[in-house]
Amino acid sequence: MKDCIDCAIRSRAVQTLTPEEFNIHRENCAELELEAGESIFKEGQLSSHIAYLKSGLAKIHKKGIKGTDQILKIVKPSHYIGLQTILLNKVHQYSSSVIEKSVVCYVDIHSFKDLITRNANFANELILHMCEDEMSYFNRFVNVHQKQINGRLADSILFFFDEIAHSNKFVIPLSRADIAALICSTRESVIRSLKDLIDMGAIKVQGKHFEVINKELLISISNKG
DNA sequence: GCATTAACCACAG
DNA sequence: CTGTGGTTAATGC
Repeated sequence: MKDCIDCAIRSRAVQTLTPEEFNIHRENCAELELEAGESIFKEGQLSSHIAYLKSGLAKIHKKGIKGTDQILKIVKPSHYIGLQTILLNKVHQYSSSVIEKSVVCYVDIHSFKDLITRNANFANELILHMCEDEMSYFNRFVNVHQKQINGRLADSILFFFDEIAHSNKFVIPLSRADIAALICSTRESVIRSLKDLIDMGAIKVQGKHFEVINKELLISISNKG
């Protein structure tokens, strides 16, 4: 069993804990390695644990009316998933799955609550985390509703380029249908829009392998909407 | 009206 | 699952 003591990417919240509190925390953690496509938790399940993504990538998705899930956000490492359920609900209101091989830490919800009441700095960091989360949702909301599909797609490609990848070439581990679910569109429109961006000379695409050719162009497409 | 945009559908690889 | 083409509905000029 892995131990929190060895964890190289402790969250900022956990870094505020005293040794005694840290011991409480590490006794209520379990680290799991998940393969691409495996679920972290599912909408409708009891929320006994929250998740902390240590490595890999995850998506947060929620069932819609039409059967297909809507992707609410892509989660990067060193971020929590499911914090809302701590105080809000006993049942998960959305699902989360990893989209590439990932390492996830499950933290018992009761010990987490306990630490919030014990340590104000810990709580503070969690609030900060949730504020950042909410701002990202605000921005996405405006973008998705005001931009046309090329702008939305450019946005998402720039997200993976700026925040996930650290080179011009990178993999977006999502199917075309998943990209559509992320930018509120359809598989067909994503394919057409990708072709547009390729024809404009902004990107190159081979399957899930993307290469940014002209970042300025992508940004201008994103800004123009 | 006419053009643009994007969803829906069917079908092929 | 991915890509293509045709059709269709909504919206803007």
